[in-house]
Amino acid sequence: MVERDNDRSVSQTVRAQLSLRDLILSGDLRPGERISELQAVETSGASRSPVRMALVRLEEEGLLEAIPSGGFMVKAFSERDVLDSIEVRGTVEGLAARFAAERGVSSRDLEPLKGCLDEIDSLVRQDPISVEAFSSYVALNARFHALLTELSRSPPLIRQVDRASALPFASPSGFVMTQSTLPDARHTLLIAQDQHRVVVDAIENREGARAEAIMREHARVAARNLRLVLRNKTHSDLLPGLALIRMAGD
Amino acid sequence: MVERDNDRSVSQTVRAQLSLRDLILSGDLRPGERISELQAVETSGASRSPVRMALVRLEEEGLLEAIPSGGFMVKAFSERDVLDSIEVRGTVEGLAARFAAERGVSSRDLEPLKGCLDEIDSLVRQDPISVEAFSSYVALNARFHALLTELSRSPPLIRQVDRASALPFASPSGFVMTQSTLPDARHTLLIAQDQHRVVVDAIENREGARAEAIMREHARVAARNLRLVLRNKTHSDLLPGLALIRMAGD
DNA sequence: TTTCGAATTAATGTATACAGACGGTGTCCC
DNA sequence: GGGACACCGTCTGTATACATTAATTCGAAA
Repeated sequence: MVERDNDRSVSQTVRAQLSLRDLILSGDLRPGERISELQAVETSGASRSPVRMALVRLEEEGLLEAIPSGGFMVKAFSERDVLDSIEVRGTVEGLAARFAAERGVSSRDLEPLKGCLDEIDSLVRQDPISVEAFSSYVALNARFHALLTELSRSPPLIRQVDRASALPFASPSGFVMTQSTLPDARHTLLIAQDQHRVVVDAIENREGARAEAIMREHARVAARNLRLVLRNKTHSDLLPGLALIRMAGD
Repeated sequence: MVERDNDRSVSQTVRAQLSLRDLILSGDLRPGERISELQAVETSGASRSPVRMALVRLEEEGLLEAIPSGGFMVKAFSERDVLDSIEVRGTVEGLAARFAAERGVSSRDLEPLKGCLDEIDSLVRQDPISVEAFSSYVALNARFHALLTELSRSPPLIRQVDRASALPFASPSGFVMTQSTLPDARHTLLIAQDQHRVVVDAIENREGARAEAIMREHARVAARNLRLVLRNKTHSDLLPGLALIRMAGD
């Protein structure tokens, strides 16, 4: 192991940010809990300056909330909050798809997207999908969504999509892994992949409204999965950040 | 003058942020220009720590861009960037209006909104609209949009709308003042105000699709004004941040 | 004269010291 | 016994000193 836990290649700020994010998403820091800077300094190993910087960035990311009297606390999300975050993500992704369709994309730009689709196809083709295949799907799905968003060729919009996807449970690939243990897992993936193909087709044919509608509906798949996961919370370890979601009864 | 320029009631970070934002929006700092921390320290009067904090926040706000080698530079926007930012804002505002319509709002919640509309009506009723009336319109319009967004009762969405409205030229009231010298100023305001009334009507009648479509179209009014302003750049002083927009020929 | 390289300078990233403010606890007074 | 005030401790906000890294400039060699 040539590089230890404290890697010199990345800045202390990034290291503190990653460290804190893991702590938050894993649930080690409970929602509503105040984050002590000194405690964060100890766990991350960095000094107070980078830790403070990381805290500000995590606040902008949506994981933390500023306390009026000073400092930060871990944000708590209701089920509705999460569903709305997914809807927001789907809406801006839909706008990106519409932009791509209306403004037109070259076949050159569509090439990597279609390659991505073919790779996903080869994954979902196997009938009992292996856990490794699910893992690959997560990466490919994220890649597809990123490529699709970039087709809009609109830096401001790409920025907004990234921000809307920052929360792990709002991200396009947030709920894929949780499906791996579900019985109709393959069914869901096939539907999602079909939507992928449809939206690319819509963009190719410059059908803006269709592309937008499909991307919105595509996000609803994630919303459906969220409800499934929250009903039987056996997949907690598969969805980072699930600990941040407070059920109605809490 | 009991409180001088350096007010003790607000934090140094906020002061530095306001100071830098003014410098950027006024055009004193040119787009693409690297922001020197030391220089910012001198102008804002704060120390390096709050200045750095302010720089990070202004980056998240969208006014600055991180330089890979370190530090920040003033972001430059193309006309297309600005138009897209307005479209994004309209899209998320549209989602907020749809949420409000679909989920229903009490007449109690609609009350302040309608009061706002009545006040705007009394402003646009005067035929040559005075400059003061324009100024009041800016405040009331901002209030209307904020109230409308809150009707969605969705913290994640409200957050995204706020972020999409952060850039001055993307904000709902960004282009109002620029109209004050235009011949068809009152015409534009009457149309915008009519859209205000229509969207409230749609929300009352729980017509989600209609409410969403109107808010999207409402943002297009700002887009139209942007084109007007960019064609005859005589109103530069009325739109803070216009200096950030680089025309195609630059 | 141009280009490559090294050295110097200046800037950012980091660490830490200091001060003010908020919260908690204990005691005293009513 | 209860409430209020005061004191103490801890934490954040701020300031500054240090180190490392990037950029620029000067010089030398081709």
